[in-house]
Amino acid sequence: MIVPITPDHQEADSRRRIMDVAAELFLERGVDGGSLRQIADLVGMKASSIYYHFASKNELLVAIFERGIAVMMDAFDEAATDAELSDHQRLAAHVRAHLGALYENGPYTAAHVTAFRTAPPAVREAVVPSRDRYEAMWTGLIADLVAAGALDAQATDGVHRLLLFGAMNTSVEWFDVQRGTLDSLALAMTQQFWSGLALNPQEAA
Amino acid sequence: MIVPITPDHQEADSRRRIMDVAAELFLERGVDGGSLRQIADLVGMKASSIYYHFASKNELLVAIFERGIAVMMDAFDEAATDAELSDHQRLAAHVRAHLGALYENGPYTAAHVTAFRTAPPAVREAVVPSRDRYEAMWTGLIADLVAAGALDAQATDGVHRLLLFGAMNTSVEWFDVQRGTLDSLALAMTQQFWSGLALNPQEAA
DNA sequence: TTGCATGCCTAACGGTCGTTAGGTAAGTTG
DNA sequence: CAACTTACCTAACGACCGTTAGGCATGCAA
Repeated sequence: MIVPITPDHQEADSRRRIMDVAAELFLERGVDGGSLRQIADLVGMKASSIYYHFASKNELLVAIFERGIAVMMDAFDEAATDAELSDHQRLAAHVRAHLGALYENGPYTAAHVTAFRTAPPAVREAVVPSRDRYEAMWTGLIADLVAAGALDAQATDGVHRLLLFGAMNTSVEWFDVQRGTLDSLALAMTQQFWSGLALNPQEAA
Repeated sequence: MIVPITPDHQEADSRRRIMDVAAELFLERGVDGGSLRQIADLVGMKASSIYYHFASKNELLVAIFERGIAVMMDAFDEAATDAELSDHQRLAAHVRAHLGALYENGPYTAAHVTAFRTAPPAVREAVVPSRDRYEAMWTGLIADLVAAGALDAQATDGVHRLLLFGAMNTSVEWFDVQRGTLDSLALAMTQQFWSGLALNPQEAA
């Protein structure tokens, strides 16, 4: 429910409200499925007024995707400040942080994860550097855990990090925040990445 | 490269060629990103001619998604016929089969995985029963492995299956068939699901 | 040879898209 | 009070969308 605002109360945060509803719309319908007119309707203005805050739809998309990455990075940094953790707990904290970015800090990260792939090439290219920076955080974390002797060296080849990312990000399509806790989901993911589900792993070739 | 066809050579497989190029387009650009006119251009006909083969764009979407599921199911069944496998090998075979459906049998399964979420509700609802049947195959497989004493009972709660699905399906966004083999990718996925990456898993709480 | 189904075509429909031009009311500053 | 900025508006542009109506060649059946 988005209530219309009177001219008195609207400030520069109109830009933020546009981004909020746009991110939610792109998350559900995709980049091409959410139009500026729908966004404007939800915000309580006309489509042409969006151009006062953003030069184009592409620029709005870039702003949303960049914010999605910023939310992820903030969550990562905050998780990294929790010191005195075991290796396993450290990984779990970052998995929980990434899930928090997906579910607890607005639709930006979730919109990024689901809508990025259908965005125009110009938009994707503009966002790639930020994406790379976030990826580097994770490769650094995993390299740390390998160096600490906690993880197998094959974890550094990148494939397993991408598998973990895929598992975390795809959860936005089936995980229901109302039915399960993020803590338990984060634990399940960390468990699967860490030690798998086999009762006797050594029997694998 | 799609070469135009002369009236002599075109038969009832026009329907198939439409589905081929449409699936590829939906895979890359999303459901709303690929128009009937673009599809028709690639096939070498006019947009209105598509309506000779499909009653609507929605029906084309349903046909593509259904075919994506059929490809997955065929792959699953074929993997199941390989008898005399260890539990680990059995899981690995099905992971490999699912990846084969994603990469080796046309763009249908990959298009399903990436574009389904932005399809109109009517389309999604029409395809749900088939999706459920494929999901049931996997829950059955995992239940078997649990019953055989190979996997932890928590694997049956569905979450870990969804995590595995997420890891496999998201690979279409980063895996390059030219650079890595599907066999090695399937092995890495099975390994992570089976025994994880920790050197000393027992140190986890 | 006539009749009919097949598989495509041209042309157009109403609608929606991103975007732009220009206007207007309110608040701020001199 | 006047000039200016802020934050919206109305109106319209050309382009593209899914879809429909109706026509036109080809090939087969009677």
